[in-house]
Amino acid sequence: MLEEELKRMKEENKKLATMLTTLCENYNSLRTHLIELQQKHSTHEEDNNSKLLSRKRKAEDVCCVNNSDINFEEASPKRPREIITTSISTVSVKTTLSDQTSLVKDGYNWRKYGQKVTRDNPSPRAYYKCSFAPTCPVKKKVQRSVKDPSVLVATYEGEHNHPHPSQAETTVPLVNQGVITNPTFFNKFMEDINTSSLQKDLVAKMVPSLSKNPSFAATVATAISGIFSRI
DNA sequence: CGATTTTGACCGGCGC
DNA sequence: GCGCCGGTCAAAATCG
Repeated sequence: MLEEELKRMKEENKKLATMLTTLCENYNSLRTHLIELQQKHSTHEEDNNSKLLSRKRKAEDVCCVNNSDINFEEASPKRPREIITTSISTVSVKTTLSDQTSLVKDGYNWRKYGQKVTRDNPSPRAYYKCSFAPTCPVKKKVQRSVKDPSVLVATYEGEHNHPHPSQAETTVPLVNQGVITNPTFFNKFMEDINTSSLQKDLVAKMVPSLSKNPSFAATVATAISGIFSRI
C-alpha cells in the first residue's frame, strides 16, 4: 500500500510540475508580448505613457501581477530627488481565508518593523524591510485587500542592491529540488511524463479534486509568485 | 543568545 | 496651532 501511495504521489508531483511549466510558458509569452507593446508604445508617446503609468499607480484595485520591471516612478514634485528613482510595484497573492499570516513568500528575507491599522482598510498593514543584505533599501507593505480578504496585496518599494538569495532558501518545493531549473533533469522528467500511460487517467482523476482544494490553489499561487520574483 | 516579532510611542506631512 | 494619519523607531517579548 505504501508503495502504491508513493507511486501515486510521484505521479501527482509530475503532474504539478507539468502544470507549473505550462504556467511559466504562458507567463513568459505574455511578458514578452507586454514588453513589445511597452517598447512600441514608448517610442511614439513617451509623455503620455508616463502619465498613464502615473494614473495606473493610483488605481486602487490591483488585481494582477505587476512585474518588478514595471516600475512606477515617483512623480510627486514634493518628494526629494533621491526618492524619484525609487521604484514601486504591487503584487497580489491569493491565499486561503484560514491562513491569517500576512506573509507573501518571494524568496527574499524580510524583517517586520511595524504594523498599523489604516483608515481605509480594517485589516492591519504590515511593514517589512529586506534583511538579506544589511544595506538593502527595499521595503514592502503587506495588507489584505478590502474587496477580497483572501487576497494579500504586497507593495514593494525600491530595488534590491544584492543578488537574489539562493534557490535553496525559496519556498517553492519543486524548484528547490531542481526539477524545474535543472535542464538535464527536467528534460528527462518531461520525457517520462509524456510516455506515461497513466497520464490521461491521472489528469481525469486529479483535476476535479485539485481544483476544489483551496490549499492546492494557495500552494500554486505561492509557487508562481516565487517564480515571478526570480524572472 | 542572537534574530525576529510585537506594539505603543514618536515623528512629520497635510488639511482645516 | 491642532489633530489626524501613515510610517518608523525601539524596548520588550518571543522564537529557534
